Amino acid sequence: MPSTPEPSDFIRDIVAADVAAGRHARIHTRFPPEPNGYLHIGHAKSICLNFGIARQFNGICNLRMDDTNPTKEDVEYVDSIIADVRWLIEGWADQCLGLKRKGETPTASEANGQKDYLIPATLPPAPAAELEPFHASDYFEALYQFAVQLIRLGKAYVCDLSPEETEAYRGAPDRPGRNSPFRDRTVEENLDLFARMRAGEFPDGARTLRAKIDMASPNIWLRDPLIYRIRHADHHHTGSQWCLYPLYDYAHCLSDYLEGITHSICTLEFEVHRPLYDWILTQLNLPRPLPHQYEFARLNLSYTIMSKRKLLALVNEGLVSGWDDPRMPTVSGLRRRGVPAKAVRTFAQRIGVTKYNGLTDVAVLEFAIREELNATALRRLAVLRPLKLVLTNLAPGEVHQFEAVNNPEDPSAGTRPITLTREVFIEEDDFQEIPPPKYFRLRPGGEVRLKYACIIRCDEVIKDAAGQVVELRGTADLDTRTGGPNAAKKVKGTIHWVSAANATEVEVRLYDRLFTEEEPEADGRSFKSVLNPHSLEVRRAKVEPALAEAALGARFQFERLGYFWPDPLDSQPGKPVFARTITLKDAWAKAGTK
RNA sequence: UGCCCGAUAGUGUAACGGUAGCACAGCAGUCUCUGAAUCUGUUUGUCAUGGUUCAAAUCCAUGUCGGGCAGCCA
Repeated sequence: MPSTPEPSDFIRDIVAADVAAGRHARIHTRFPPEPNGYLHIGHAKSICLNFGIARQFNGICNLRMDDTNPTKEDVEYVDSIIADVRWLIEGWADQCLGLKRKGETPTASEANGQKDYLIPATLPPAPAAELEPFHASDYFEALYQFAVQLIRLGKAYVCDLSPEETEAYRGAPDRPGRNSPFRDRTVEENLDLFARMRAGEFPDGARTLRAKIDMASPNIWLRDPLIYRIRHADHHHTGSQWCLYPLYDYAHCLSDYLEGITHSICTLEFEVHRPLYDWILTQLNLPRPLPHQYEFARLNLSYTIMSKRKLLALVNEGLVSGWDDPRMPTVSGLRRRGVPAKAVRTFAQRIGVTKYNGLTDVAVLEFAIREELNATALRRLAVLRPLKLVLTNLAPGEVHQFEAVNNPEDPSAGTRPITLTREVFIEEDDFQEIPPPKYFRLRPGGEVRLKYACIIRCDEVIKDAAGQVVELRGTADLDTRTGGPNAAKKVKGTIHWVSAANATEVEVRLYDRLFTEEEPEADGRSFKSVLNPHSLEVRRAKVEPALAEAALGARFQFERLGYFWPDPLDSQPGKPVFARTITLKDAWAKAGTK
């Protein structure tokens, strides 16, 4: 059923083997972002992996807010995450998106004769208004009950060590830790203290709940890790209900269990946490099959940074216009720039999934974007840096109409009429008074074809007092028009143009990469020291009249320049602002660089 | 330097003991009313050293290099 061949990777191999062995009734993955920032292209890789697996194996992928830290999270982020995920999977994996009924929390049930908690996923076409993503914070009560159970089992204890003392007792990677003096409290005392922690009797940091494992373990995460801390803070989803919040390691594995997740896929830095993930689930003697964690390498992309904290800094310091600035590697930034979701998915598929921590060339992403847009974008003529050309053999008011192809890659896109008049604008770059070798474009006395129209010759160059070329005079050879007697005449160059008589002037925003270095943070430098000063150039461009009415969402190729679309926020009806999604590949410019 | 993970063309990945392939990038050419796209060709690779085997990118050992782990972050 999948329209594109599904890629294979070591995680898919595991899933496929599990399916073949009949280990699960249904494959269930999850995408669990913390709502403390916007999603970026690295998250997109994870989304494509998790939803891709669900899609491929006929399963479900839950969208879950991993919201166990009230002081860093916000609904603004929850909303942006939902929008970004929907955009990315739309028309591809919507049918796999696992959500839950609003307000629903895990229900106590029975499994294999034991008490159990479970929260099932609800799939479309359930009414969207009644659904919301899963939230780890919806499990706080269940999680609390599991913790009580751990205490009863003698596997967790309340510790009164201060943060500093806790750190000191933990030891170091090459030095074992020491047992907390509170490690051997009785079950009764632990139960009492834990209940009072929940009741708000103690200030932040006064006490924690810790798993009782092994302070001498070579794995730091097994040295009696903290599983609950006191935080007298309101939570964006649970309000003031709690002053006791679980930590990631404890909440995550159990959240996976509660949702019936089969494959819990995360990034490499959690590899050393896996023994803890397994430990917690194992201790609880749970009645249903346990989820398993698998790790893959997060995405590193050249010419960009991926850390949420640093992206936040770009936003807060006004170095970009916001999280959705088209230069940002965020999903919302890519979307606003006009990058099709499908191109992002293609990119994710091509880069693969491994445990090798590499640096992916942004050219792979750029190629996927051009590939998609080349096939779909409508061709239009636009001149970014206008130079006036007067065709002296045409009378003022004389109009010639031509037919322009909308998309040579897609005949069904049809054609449109364009008009040639005495005065046209051509691109400054397309004329050189003293051309370099192999220059195909216009030169004094030279000829060039105006795309879709006819061949013209440059007869005269007009300069201002400063010696700048301000205008060209030339003649049009209408016999060379398409279908004309000399249509077959060859010239080396074909350039784009617009008629001065009916061109519209619009704002265009030319985006380039945000950083000048492949690895902005190489050898300890600050990414702020290598910001590209030319990452945004705003211009007034002359465009063919059809572009003035460009609909939001429409994609265009401005011929010989790049792919553009109307900025979804700043465009007004009849007054579009065009954002350049990406340039066309430019072999000529590249040759000039060498 | 304790534990964990990794290493295949420039980059990212495939090959699951049996011909090292793909994509991007690069280069050369073709085509072109977009110096785009297309099409063709092409440069470049198994971290090192041993071992097992008829046969090793693949299995084993050692080493080298890289990454991760000492938040009451996730």
